[in-house]
Amino acid sequence: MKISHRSLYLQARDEILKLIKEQFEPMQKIPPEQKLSNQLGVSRNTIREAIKTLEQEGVLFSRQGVGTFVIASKKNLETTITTLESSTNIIKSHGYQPGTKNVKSDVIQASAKVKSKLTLEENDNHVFYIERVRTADGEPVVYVEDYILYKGGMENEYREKYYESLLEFLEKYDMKVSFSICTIKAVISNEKIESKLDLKEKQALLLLKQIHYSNTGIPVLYSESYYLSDKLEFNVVRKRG
Amino acid sequence: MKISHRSLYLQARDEILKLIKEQFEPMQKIPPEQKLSNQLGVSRNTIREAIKTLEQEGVLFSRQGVGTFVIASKKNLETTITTLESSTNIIKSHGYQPGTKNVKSDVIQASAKVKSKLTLEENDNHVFYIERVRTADGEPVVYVEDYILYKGGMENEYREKYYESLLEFLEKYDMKVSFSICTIKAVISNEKIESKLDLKEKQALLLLKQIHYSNTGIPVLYSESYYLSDKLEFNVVRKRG
DNA sequence: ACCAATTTGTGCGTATGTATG
DNA sequence: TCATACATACGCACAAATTGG
Repeated sequence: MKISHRSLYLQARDEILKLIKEQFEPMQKIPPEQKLSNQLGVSRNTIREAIKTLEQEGVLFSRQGVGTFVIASKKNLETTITTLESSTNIIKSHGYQPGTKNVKSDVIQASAKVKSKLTLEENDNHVFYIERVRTADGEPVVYVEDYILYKGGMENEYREKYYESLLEFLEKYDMKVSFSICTIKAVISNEKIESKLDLKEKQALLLLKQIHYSNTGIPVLYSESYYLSDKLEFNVVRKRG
Repeated sequence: MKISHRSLYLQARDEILKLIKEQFEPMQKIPPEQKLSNQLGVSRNTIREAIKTLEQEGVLFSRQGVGTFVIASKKNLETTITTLESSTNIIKSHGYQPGTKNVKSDVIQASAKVKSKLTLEENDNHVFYIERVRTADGEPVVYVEDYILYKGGMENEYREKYYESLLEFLEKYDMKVSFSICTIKAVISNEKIESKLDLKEKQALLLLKQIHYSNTGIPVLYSESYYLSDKLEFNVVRKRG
């Protein structure tokens, strides 16, 4: 008996994605649904669900009566903003060695803004605050401020075990993040950020403000990330409504 | 007889979306599939397809055995970066009156970069270039450079008819855009852009570099748009892979 | 202009799995 | 333990679009 069973159509998705990475270039046609159904030994409906998922992820697009085609290159696949990844993985997928600098963490009083983002109760004022600079091959690439829904003792656990990926850390506290709502802005660096990121002069930074939700729909983490966008790339497939 | 028949599940999607906008707040539970099936008079499968579509659009999320919940607010819905909209519509949905300034257009020799983006043949060097500043309530908000796959005489058609939305213009030439691949960057303004956007000092701008594809998968338009991101907001729902 | 083959799209019915209370 | 409700999966039939003969 399987404890956890990744659903069939997601397994099919993974298989098809593997096929694409191995065998197909952008704009090439992939095999018809019936063929994939036979090959992978699942129903055509399941294949269709898998393909639909990949379509939404911007990997494939289908034309009725013609076939299904690859959109994204391997590089694009790894930098899609619609896939929620830890900075660790974002840096890795760009081919850099991820690292961390200047970690600061504390249990603090939540500001009104943070309270509203995390929908805290009137009387609940504590959040676990983490501030980090992430590096790629030793160079600073992103400065992050995290505000986490506080659970007793988490600051000690964090400091003792030292977690590279915050998303993994949160899983220990029943706060597995399943999605985030992200606002994208461009901002100009201020003195604080320049010192954090070792910038010599004013720079444009990509600011991602994100509310992260658990699989039960509860906001568990609010974060503001300042990316040097010449080092790290973000892509998205946009479709007409 | 219907000429064009928007499919049943997409109609259902639209109905459900309407319901959400009218009646439901973020994180609220929507009625069960069976109920919606009865209400809208379509099969439960069709409802499921509609819901799945909205899930992939970042509007809903479902939890097995529990229900389906609203993620995005109305405001979020209208500013999702994954929906490809003309600048005209983006400005409108932020509640401003869209306008256009400083239009420049010409048939020009494509640079090597533009040629590669549009995958032009060796001997094909012509693109139709348009440069515009879009305004919101009269204030400049975005500067756009467009490079269009050239078709004979299109520059005259464009100048005569004056199209607000480029995407609509392209449809006249069998180049209906169905999706784009977009790279997101933050850049600092240079003198040229400052003069175009009437900026008094250096500013951070959101730069969207986009290759737009027709429904047959042919690149028809490459564009670079510089947004003042404090006026126009972009959101995205990011999901874990 | 037409037909046939291929391929994706739509829609239904049904059975079974899984989470919640 | 049971009922409810949502999720997953399969099979089938037919519609619609496209391509090529």
